[in-house]
Amino acid sequence: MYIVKVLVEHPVHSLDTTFDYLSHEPLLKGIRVWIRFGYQKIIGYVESIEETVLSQEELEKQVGFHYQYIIDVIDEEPLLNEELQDLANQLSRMTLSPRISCLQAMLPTQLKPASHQAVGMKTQLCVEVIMDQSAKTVKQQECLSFLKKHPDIPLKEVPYSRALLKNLEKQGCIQIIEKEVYRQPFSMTHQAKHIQLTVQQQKVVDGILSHQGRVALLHGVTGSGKTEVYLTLAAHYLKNNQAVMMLVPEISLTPMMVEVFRERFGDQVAILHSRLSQGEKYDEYRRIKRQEVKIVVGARSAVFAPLENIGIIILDEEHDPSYKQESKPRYLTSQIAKIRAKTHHASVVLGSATPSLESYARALKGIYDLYELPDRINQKPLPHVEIVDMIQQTRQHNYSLFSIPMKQSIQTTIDKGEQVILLLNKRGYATYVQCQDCGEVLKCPHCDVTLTDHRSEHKLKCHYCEYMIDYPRVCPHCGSTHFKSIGYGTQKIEEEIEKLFHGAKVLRYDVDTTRQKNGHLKLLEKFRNKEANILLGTQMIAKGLDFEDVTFVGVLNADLSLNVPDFRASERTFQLLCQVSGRSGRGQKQGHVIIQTYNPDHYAITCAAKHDYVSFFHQEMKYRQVAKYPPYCHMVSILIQSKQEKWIHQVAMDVKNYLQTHSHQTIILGPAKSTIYKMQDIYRERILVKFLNSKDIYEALNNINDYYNKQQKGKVRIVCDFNPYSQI
DNA sequence: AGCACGCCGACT
DNA sequence: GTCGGCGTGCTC
Repeated sequence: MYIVKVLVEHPVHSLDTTFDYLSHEPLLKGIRVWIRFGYQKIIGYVESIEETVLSQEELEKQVGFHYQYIIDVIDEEPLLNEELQDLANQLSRMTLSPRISCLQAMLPTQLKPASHQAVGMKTQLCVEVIMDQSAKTVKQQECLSFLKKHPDIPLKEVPYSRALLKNLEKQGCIQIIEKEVYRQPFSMTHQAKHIQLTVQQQKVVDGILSHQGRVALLHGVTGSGKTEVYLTLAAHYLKNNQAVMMLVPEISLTPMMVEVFRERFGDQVAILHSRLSQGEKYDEYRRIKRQEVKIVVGARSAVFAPLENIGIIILDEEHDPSYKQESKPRYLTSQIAKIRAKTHHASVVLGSATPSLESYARALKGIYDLYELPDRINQKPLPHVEIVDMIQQTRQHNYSLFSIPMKQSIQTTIDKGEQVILLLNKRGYATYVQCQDCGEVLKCPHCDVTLTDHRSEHKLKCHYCEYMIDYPRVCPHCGSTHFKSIGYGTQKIEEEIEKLFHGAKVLRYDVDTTRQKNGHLKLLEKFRNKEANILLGTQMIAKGLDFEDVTFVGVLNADLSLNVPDFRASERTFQLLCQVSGRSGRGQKQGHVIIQTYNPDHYAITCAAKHDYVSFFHQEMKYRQVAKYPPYCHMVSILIQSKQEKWIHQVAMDVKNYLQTHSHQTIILGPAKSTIYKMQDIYRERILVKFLNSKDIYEALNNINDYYNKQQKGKVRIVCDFNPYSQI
């Protein structure tokens, strides 16, 4: 008899303990099992197992409750190896998340303990030659020799008729069998091109290779050839029979890196990212697990890929906020990468043209090794960036969203037959609807936000919950019919541009137009084929796009990301402007950029215009030091949530007092109402803690978590977020 | 989380 | 009198 300790599939704090079940057979730690849990049949995850000589009755007498037996075993072998099981526990402690939610974050959907519908293997009929003498006719002989040259060819790819093959099968020459195949998410064109590195690139590669086990920060301007460095490093470790992990921000937006790795390493590469179908992900995961591939290219969660003997972990665009997971477990990918690198004695490479302040500061302190690639690879100059002061424009009575220089540049670029990228620096396409008679703004009844105009569907939607209404005919407040949509969204600007410019064809690139599978790729393909000369989009267009004929980039409103209440606002703005500037002048022609702003003297904007990372870094560091923000301290955000408004503030104060008396050398800000105080009918207050030493703050938060989330369930919930990136 | 049990308001 | 609201408690 065995006692099996099982984690149940519900990722909530109140169930973050093991439950004991009985089994007649020994089980392996780390497999999934079907169990009875209360009145439900659910999946559990075996955390440990111990043998006992006692009978069920004797056991029950000891513990005082009734045991259930494991209903069924799901997996033959553990889903995660020893290393990743340990990592799951560590992740749970680091982020104060239930252990089961950590396991779920690490596994592909089909293998998650909570997954009820399992996508299976895909099979295909294949032809196999078993005996090759007795073919009767010439045609049959010919077919057989073809099949011998192509072992295990899929049935539908054989260039001979079904009848012929049937005959051969009857004679016992061949066998048509069902074989497992992997879904092929990308086409494969494997050609190992030889890369000639520049002297600078070679220096970087040599440096990184001679400091195995270190963290390297690779600071290289756009077009300095970071990708070639990655490829060379990957090839080196591959030759040593070591695995390579290549992480990218949002793979769907940066298909280039995938293509490049596929091209160079063919089917030795597995791709992991959110846009793959469930089946595709499952296949890729199993290829990795079976050690059939040595390279993984993927987004955030690929950091948990079950690779063994990892030699190097590379994070491209290291500063990108998508490396932070914004749901539990709220982890930062670079942190996980460093933990894994330590157990594998692997190196970590953090690459970026605009490194995060934290990373660059560590590099200057000598915690990381710093490598610089300051020059563009073909000596192409960086685009010329012009700042346009929008206050001057209003003084000249130009109230349009387009300044005079912006208008001129767009028109001349179009006239030359070249292409334009326009960035509307705005989250989504937010516009709100206001009554022109009484000023009433339509809001969501469940959240503290205005409703957004979705003109194409004639609906108003809330972006934080499911709430949606038809576009109202009369104002609910005064009965007037004079509604107006306020604010510029990409939809509205699209209309305006086509009116304003001769021969302008606009492609709108935002969440709305790229929703379907590969929607973004189709759109970009259209732009590449010159079906339009202006690409208009939100931040999505800042990343990785590479169009030869784009010679002009316009930023319509640089300030929007500057004026958000977030200590990273300047950093974000700087990164965004640098990134989007890099989209212009990628081909032979010189690039040109115009940034429209109401803050023409702000260092985030002036430094971006001069492509001067180091100056930006030093100025921003001064601000961070004075205001005591990272990298001068660590931060944790504590969100207190409840449906009952009356309780929330008292609880928030209690939490603050507890933290104050149980931690040292901390600065505690708040509690204050969260930016969006009510969201989905839940009220939210926030406490921010700045700290230098994490030990007592972890302990205190752990106690708070135990008390509020595990025991006082239902009334108040507390969410902790270490290294917070967004504070909504 | 999910489900049952239990204790109070508006209905055939 | 009963149907069903959601508050509370429990799951090995």
